[in-house]
Amino acid sequence: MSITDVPRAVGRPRDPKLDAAITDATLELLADIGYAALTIEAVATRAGVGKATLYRRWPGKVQLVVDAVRTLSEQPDPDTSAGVRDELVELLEAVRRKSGSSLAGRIFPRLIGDSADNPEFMRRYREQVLDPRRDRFRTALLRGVEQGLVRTDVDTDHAIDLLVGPMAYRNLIRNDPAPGPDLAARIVDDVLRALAPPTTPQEQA
Amino acid sequence: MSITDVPRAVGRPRDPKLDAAITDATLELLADIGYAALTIEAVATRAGVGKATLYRRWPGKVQLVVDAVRTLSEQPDPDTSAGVRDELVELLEAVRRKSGSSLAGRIFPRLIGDSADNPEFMRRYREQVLDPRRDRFRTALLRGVEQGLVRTDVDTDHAIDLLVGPMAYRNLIRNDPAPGPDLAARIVDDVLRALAPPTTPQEQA
DNA sequence: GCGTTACGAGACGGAAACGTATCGCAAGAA
DNA sequence: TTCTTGCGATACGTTTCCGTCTCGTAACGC
Repeated sequence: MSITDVPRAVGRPRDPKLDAAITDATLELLADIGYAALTIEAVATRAGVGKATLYRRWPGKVQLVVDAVRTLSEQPDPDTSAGVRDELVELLEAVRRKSGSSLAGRIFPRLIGDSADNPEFMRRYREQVLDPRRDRFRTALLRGVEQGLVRTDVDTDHAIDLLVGPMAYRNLIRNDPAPGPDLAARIVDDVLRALAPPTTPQEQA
Repeated sequence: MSITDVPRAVGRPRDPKLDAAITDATLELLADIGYAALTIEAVATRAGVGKATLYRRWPGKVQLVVDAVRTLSEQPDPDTSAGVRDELVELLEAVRRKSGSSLAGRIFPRLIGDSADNPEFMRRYREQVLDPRRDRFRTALLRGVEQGLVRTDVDTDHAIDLLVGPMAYRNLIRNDPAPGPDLAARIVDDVLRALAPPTTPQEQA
């Protein structure tokens, strides 16, 4: 990140800790006030650095935010589930839980609007946060195929959209009543019913 | 809208057309550059009015945008469908079609991020655009219940989320590959399979 | 016609952030 | 030790928008 990767041969070396301090301050401000209201001066103040230090490493606001969003990878929740169905519920419940609380979850809605002007922001977010999460869903779904719970010709990308879409819709758009923790289970059971193998008799009345 | 509702007794009356011109300019700028970048001066210029005219009617940017978003009601597409399944497909396809093209569709993603600071914007949008659309889905789903296509104890709000959620997710978040027109049909068929009455044998292998 | 308000245009001072530059000191390499 | 660059702080001129005000003209009630 930034230009500290190539240290100068002479002179005082740049303090690597400042990179992290600036990036953290950027992400916090991004979550609190959004990209448009974020100013370089505010980032420098919150990070406890001078403006020159910041401009020495990043050419401007866009690149700073792009780099900051790139660091937004969250480690996954531990696997506590036994069955495929419960694992999917737990994964989807984690989506709900993180949406309002975690740093990435608070930045996310901001990026949706900003991506019209700076597609790079959302692309980074997808790579660092959404895609890893999707992979975990995909793995669980494929295990469901092995166990005969899910039809063999399932389109996993489509199936993930069926699961995550309604949850994201509730969180982002219809955020009036906070969805209860049973919402994840309802969605998973509905989607599994839709994706069940055709010959198998239905589970879940 | 604005304060033109109560006309003054004396003096030159306000031009009602200017209300609409200002509101339209606000919505266009909202779609093009978003709320944060929107300035009163730009609205006045695009509307072809002086700043004083605008300040005479609205006290500030927030109220102007709130009022403008309130006017965002789109007339629904005509009903061309015969069956419930096709009607749901058509409704969902309309969601996709309008998401990037219509004025409201372009404003929508911006409001998601702004709603953290100004919940009023999203509330207006919900009332004027989303809720009427949901009602059309609800009517179709209830007809599906009558026809035995959908289980009788269906939670229509939840069912609508299952339909609209994945489509919105594709449009707003995973907007990399533009979803084809068959996406609506796939989602509807999946959800109808999930919501089918328990005793009825499955349709759609 | 007179009084009053609306209108477009733009001037006005103030505020905020821009990106650059300078200052005095710190931390390494030669 | 000397040279070079990093660092926090802050001053600088510039730009943009704010909200108010003023000007000359226009539209309405009386």
